[in-house]
Amino acid sequence: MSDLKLHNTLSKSKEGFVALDPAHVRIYVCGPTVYDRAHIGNARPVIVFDVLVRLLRRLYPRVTYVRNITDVDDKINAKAKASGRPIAEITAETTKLFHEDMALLGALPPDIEPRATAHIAQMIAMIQSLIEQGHAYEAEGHVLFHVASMADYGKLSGRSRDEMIAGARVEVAPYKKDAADFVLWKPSTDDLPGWDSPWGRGRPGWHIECSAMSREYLGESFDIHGGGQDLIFPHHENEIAQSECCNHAPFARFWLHNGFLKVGGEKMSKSIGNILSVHQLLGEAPGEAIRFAVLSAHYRQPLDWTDEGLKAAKSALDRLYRALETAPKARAAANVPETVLAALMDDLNTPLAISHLHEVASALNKASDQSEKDRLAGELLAAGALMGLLQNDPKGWLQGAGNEGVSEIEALIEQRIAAKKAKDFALADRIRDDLKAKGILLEDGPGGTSWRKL
RNA sequence: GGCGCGGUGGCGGAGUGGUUACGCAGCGGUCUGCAAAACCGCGUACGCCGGUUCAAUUCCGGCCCGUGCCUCCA
Repeated sequence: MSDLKLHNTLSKSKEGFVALDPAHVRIYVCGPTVYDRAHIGNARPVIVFDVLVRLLRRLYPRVTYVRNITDVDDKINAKAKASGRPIAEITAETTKLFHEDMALLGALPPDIEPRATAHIAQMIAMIQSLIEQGHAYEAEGHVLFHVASMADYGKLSGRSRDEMIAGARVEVAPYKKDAADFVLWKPSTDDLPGWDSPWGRGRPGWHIECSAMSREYLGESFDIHGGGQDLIFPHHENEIAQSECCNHAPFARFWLHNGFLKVGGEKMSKSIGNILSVHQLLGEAPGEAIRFAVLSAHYRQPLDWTDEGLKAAKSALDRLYRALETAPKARAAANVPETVLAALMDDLNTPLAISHLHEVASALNKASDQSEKDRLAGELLAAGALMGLLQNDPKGWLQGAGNEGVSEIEALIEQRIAAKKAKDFALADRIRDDLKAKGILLEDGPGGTSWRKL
């Protein structure tokens, strides 16, 4: 029944999605390395794949969504050294903050969130198997994957081994048999985190954790693997190499990659100093507005993050919530509007889906019959739920979360109504202007005067 | 150098071989004491040059511009 189409990086084209097991769809998404607070670029895949998982759950009876936490990494080690804080403290705190930030963006937690450090044994087992099968070798305490041992290496990124070597910018470590070989395991000094292994005390390379943990929770073959575009090479390419050479089974069937996020036309980077943390943005706009802004562009397109874009997202949500406010008793319909569903089924076309949200809102605004309004609001709520939007109380959204000053505002509205009755429009307008200066906008409707925050 | 992505009206941003995207901003109108909101109407965009075609923003080729990746960055 599913007409879901997804762009598969493996084929570089949109394909009809066919579940390996229609009774149980399995998806893995690369999660954060927990050494610093999440920035808006980290949030993009979380939001995008959250929508995908919500959609899959509507289409299939069972979905298992795995997103890992990388808690062993040289950036974490560097952070610990620089700050003097224990690694475990840094990773635990960063993980907690990540959860908080993502929850505020309306992203549901994954079903399973494995931590790399809790799966070292599985990684070691996989590395051993690769050595036994002739795909990996030990050299000076390192274990390296031998790229030449895999006939179809490079199928995801579309690079030949020779091209990679020709383009490499880093010096090749002397213990590598081949410049393209990559690390599965590396030795740790006493001051670095390490685990006992057949090759001495050490820690895993970057790619092996995803191979080991996806196999543990989703099996050797699963449906979808997602992440940021920059992970295509080397990370995902190497995951494929490790998993397929170890398991002799196709790894992920579909590879989905979200585009990059830019800030003011430039790449976000520490050197430019334009990293925008989610936490910081949450101080400027509600999480739902940030989510809406992210979904305003197609996930594979580059997204240029600007203040104007964030404001536009907030305005668009205001409009949708205003429409919902006219049908306060409406409840989410059982079915999502066909237009919205079709847009999402077409490779997660969220901008198109949002345009259909606006169309439903327009119809809602135009409807004169309350039961028709309720019906349309129900559709809007159902569509919003599928995208993780519009689940707030409309009145609460429009008037702001806090309740401070509400009684004062209401008293002034009463005064103004009395002034209007007495035809004292000068006073009525002054009250309205004073409130507007404080960011409170009054609107006279057929049902009386209402207010909202600007 | 290799591989890839993008250039759509004032802005954001979909999409299509010939017919309205959508939202914001703007203009005119309805409503209103006046506003706001809502509704109605308006603006005739697809980087450049060729080619294919009855017809191209949409397909093909070239060019220009921007941008991403090329061993640990979502």
